[in-house]
Amino acid sequence: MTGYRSIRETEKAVRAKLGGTPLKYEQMAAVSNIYRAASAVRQHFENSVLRGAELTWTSFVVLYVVWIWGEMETRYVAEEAGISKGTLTGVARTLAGRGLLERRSHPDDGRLALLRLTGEGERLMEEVFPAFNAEEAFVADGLTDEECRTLADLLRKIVVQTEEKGDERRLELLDGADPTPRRSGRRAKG
Amino acid sequence: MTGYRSIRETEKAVRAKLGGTPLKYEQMAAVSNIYRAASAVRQHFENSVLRGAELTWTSFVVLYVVWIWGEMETRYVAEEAGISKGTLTGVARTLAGRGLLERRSHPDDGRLALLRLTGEGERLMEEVFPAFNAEEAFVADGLTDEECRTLADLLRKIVVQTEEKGDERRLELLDGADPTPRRSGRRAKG
DNA sequence: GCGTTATCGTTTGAGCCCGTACGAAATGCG
DNA sequence: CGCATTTCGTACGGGCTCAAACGATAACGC
Repeated sequence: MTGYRSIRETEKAVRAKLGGTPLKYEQMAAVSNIYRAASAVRQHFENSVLRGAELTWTSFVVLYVVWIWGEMETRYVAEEAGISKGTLTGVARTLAGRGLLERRSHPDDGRLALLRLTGEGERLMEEVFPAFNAEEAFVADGLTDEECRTLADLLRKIVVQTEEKGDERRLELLDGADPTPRRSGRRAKG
Repeated sequence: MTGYRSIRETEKAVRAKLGGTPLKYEQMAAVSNIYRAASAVRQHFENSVLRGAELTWTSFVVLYVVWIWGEMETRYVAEEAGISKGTLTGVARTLAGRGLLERRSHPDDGRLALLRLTGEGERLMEEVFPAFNAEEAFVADGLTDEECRTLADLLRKIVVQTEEKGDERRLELLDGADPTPRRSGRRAKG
């Protein structure tokens, strides 16, 4: 059971709620499916290959990035992994505690920190990654190679649009107003 | 700046690491782009329309589900929203605390609980949803309507494959072995 | 009736997640 | 040289996340 009501059913309900307001339905369906697919895929990976290795999705991605690119400054690891630098601090601590990752400060610039895999981390990735790729093949089993390329292409267009024009767009939306600060987050010392 | 290294660069690095092992590269690119797109899109929404309303992505999705479908049993809300029932308990508590959502137990079955929007929650959604849809249009601006339909189609195939055959696949992978229990989670009382 | 089993939502524990605040270090500039 | 500004990584606060454990309720079998 997919558990999700059909796009058509959802669209009908939305129309009933907001029939008067013109909406972009194709874009709505595309965006909501991106998120559904991402959740489904992530959950499958966590419950298949990653569970056995005691890795979460994020910790796997962090290991993967460092594994592929070699020793790296933390800021770039965070960027590649798609998480904030604050989150990376915690994840790296967890992985270092398990002996999979090593951290040292940059020899020439005291502000920077470097991450690299330990031998054990390297061994783990050599074991886990092929299994991970096999699951990528599994979830995309209903698609031809050509369809996979199309899918990757369309998604890349969305990523590029969002990341390249997102800042500008958000400024435009605010139109001079102060951005609402996040409710959580560290409080000033005073 | 997208901050992501190109697919081609990544592929080259992976080949260097695992040249001997045959890998599925089209599927790899498709899956990783799903996740990149989902993160980028979510972040844009949280920092544009949702921030002003003091909603996180998840709390918005929960409100949206209840808004569209009306009063609903919590198990279905969690399923539609794509989160676990335990997570929903917390999110619903937060939203109820803000006066956007109401919770009551089912009149005929004492095990069930029902959620519905308050008047304030209804008002908020009527204001936020059109703005949300406008951002869906923004992130998909580089795609034609036809491309959006194609994208939604391909993604739906992945969702269906993962959700319909995932359980079976995971059993197959374990092949009789005990599934590794999650490290976190509640401990037995004894 | 009455015990067993199934099915809810909630609790719990460990971890991820973000953005803000902050201190250390490096750079820019006068 | 010395001070201001920038740029790092980390600490922190609040919230989301999951799965396993749990208690309450309901359904089933006899």
